Amino acid sequence: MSSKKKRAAAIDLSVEAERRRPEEGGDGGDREASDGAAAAAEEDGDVKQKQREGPKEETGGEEEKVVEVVADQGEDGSNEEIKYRTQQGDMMEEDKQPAAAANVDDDGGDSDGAGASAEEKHMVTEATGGEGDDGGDSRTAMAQDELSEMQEEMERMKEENRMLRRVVDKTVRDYYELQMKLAAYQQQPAAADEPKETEVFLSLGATTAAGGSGGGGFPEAKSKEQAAWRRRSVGSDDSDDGKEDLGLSLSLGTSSSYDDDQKAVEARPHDVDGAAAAAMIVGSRPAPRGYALLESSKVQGGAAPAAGELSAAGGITSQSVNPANRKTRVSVRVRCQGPTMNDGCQWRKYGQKVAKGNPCPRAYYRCTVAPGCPVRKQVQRCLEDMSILVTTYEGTHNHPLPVGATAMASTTSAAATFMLLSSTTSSSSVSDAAAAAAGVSTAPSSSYLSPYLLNSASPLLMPGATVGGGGGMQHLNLFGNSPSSSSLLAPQAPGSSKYPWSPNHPPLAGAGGNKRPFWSAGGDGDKPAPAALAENVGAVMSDPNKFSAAINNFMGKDGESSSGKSSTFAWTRSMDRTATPASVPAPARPRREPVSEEMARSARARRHVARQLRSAPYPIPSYRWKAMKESNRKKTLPAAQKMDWEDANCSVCMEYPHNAVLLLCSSHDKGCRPYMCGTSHRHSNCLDQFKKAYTKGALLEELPANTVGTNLDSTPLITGEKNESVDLACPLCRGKVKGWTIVEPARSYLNGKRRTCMQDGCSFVGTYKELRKHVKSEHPLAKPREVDPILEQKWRLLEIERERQDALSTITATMGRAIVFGDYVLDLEDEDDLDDVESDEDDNANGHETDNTRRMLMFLMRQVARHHQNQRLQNAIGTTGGAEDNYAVSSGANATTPYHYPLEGDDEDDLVMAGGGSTGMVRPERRRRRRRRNRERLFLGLH
DNA sequence: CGTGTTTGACCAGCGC
DNA sequence: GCGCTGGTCAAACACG
Ligand SMILES: [Zn+2]
Repeated sequence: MSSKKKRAAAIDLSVEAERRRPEEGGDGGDREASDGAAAAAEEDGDVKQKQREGPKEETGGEEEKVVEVVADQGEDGSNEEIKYRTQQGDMMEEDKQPAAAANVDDDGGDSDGAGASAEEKHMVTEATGGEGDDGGDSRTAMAQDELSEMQEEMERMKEENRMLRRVVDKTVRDYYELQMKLAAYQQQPAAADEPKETEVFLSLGATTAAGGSGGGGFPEAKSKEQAAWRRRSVGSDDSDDGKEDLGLSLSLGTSSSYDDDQKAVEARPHDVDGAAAAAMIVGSRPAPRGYALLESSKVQGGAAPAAGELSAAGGITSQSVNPANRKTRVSVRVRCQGPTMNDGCQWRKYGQKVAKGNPCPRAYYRCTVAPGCPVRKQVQRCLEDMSILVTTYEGTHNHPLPVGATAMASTTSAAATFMLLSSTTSSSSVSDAAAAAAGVSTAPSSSYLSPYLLNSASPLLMPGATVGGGGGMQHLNLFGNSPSSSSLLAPQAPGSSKYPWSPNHPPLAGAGGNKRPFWSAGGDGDKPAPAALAENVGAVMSDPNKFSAAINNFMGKDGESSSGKSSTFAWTRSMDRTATPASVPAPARPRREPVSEEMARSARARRHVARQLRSAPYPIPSYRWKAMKESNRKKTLPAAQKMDWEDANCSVCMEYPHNAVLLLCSSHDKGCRPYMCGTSHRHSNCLDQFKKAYTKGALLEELPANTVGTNLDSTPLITGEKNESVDLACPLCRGKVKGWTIVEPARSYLNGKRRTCMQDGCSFVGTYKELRKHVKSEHPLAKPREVDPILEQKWRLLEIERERQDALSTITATMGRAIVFGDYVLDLEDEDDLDDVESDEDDNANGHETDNTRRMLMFLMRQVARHHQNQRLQNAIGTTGGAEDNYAVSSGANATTPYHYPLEGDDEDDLVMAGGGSTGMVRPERRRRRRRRNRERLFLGLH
């Protein structure tokens, strides 16, 4: 429905736009009107315009437009920018009133205004001509000429596209076959030796540590243990067997990925690829405790808990392991020195043991989110690098995942994917691994697009809903799991994690896609999960083949899967809410199993059950919450809030936020409560870093940003809607941050929580008060952390790649079988359809937008990406409702300057002082990926 | 008192 | 069959 339209809008840039304009009178209504205005100015310049157009179009001939686009993209950023703006302008106008908007974004502020892209002018001109008819015949004639020309072009393009499609198809097929073969090949050996355990380790960031690590280390050391586990699991879960026959191609990449890791660690300057990026993240994160290094290893093909936390930190290592097995195991490496790193799930420790080869005790946990949940996890410190926690998840949850977990899972996968992208290894393996980590089910089929769409998992993208590989899918229903370091290292957060709001309430309505930054700690279970998650999900579309399923699973709502292609989700359903042993994979050990059954009846069992029920981490099951949410929200709000901050975790440093400020994001009303440290540079300085990152991003990307100020800071000053400020994205929901506020009770409560000192090398842990003392005495010279320019640059590259991937995901989601070639997107509609369409088009000379769009096989991805953004924006606006726009923003004097680090004073330590209260509104427009990027940047900034 | 952790005991594969 | 190991149990504790 709207999707098509939207898509069309997004794509209209090139041929389409031009073509359509003349004919479509009505559709463009607003736009045309506004355009018209613009046109008016240039009106007399018709000729001029044409001339301008002329060169571009004529030169290129048929391919012109496309070519043009490409060229722009490739070489001249400005052009691209312009186009984008144009488009944006349209969007804006659509949303608002034509007149007003004009200045801020579009032409007004930006110098490029003059440059209204050729195309746009085109359009304008034509439109004008058509309507006003001032130009007279000559003009009309020209227009017609153009039109015909364009049509011709279109034809050619179609041809070309067809050819391309074929090629692509073939390539894909080949690829797929290869993959299968590979998988088969891999499986064979495995089968021969051992049951089906091929493990591949894709470790990105953590490599170093991971390397040869003994206990925690994956590769070598664990083989035996793993084997044991597998055995067990295999034996127990026969039920799953059938499903996982297909091997995942994951294994291949291993070694290579490993190398990548190394690279990452070394942080080679020029590596742009994912690995490098990963490295950056990892490497850069020297600091602070909080950033986790994640390594997720997906093991047995089956279902695995997603590695949630992983994402929390930046580094990611993912190990993927054999597909053939029935149970899925996911190992995650998280650098976590700090106290709690929750993965969003509730775990109960049931044992601890010192395993051979690693003096660090291994802790055993079982999922307590739902009474019968069979999921377990092991947490152990890596021998080589004690700061790394290796968490291995096993089993499939029999319940919907808590929001936090979900978010994390997706995040994780995204991160993993991301990292893996660049690796030379087969892309498919990468993505699969990522998916696995995320708890996504991976199927061989999923690899279909992989070669082209690697990143389906980009953090932002939530899978739409399509699922590709039916049969062989494996379900990793995990969710985020993070190693809760509890017993091992850190003080554990109170076991109670609460998810005040549930994740996917709003059925993926396609709202603004927000997601948790992969570094965000999704962990803290209680943290407000991204309220907007659901929204985001909708907004974000992802690689249908893989992620949607996963996500849906995470969400725990299969049924609501946005796209309705739920076939694959069936299993999920059955599992959900069913605590029955039957639905759940049998316990690992046959022997124990009976026992557990008995337990149910025994007094102890009763006790246990009671406990579990009572202790359910999530006071309200997400699915129930959904229902209750609406009705009770108001009443429970206070309580909920309390809960919010009780386990609040700063998304930047991943610890208890001191001098906490509550960011007011677009999902605030939905329960999103992103607390962040408002402390100075002597401490975590998170808020400042956060803003700084955004600001920087803005500066870099936002052209002559008149509005360089950061939102938070500048907002207060700029109250008008016209202000263009950098958008800050909520670290939890990715919704727009409109400001922040201070919740006194929360602050005082959180200040009493102990957290680590952020100074490098310092392991001091204490409450805010203690920390202040500590810092004063121990780190009197503390300075703001610096950002390594090289790393930053790398990061930027990474971001670009990411953006691209986002676009890809969007494309994939929107168009079923799109494939991306460089900047081109090929919509692999069924041949038949295509043909039909073509004929249709012929009939309709112009074709409808939709058709054209749909058939438009090639267009710039960027466009899509932008469209995507805009869409999100719109959604956000719509969803959020303008009503909430009035968030109070406290403006601490010191908070006003992004880069300003208050130098002293204990009291002044707080960047944010209570009391600030000016209000500001930030324009919703221009929600860009920047958000995420910036967020990511934080990493760089933090250490 | 409820809830979660700790920890020694127990059990089941595995290899010798 | 024995010992080793990893994984799990469950009583004892600790905590709020
Ligand atoms: Zn569970």
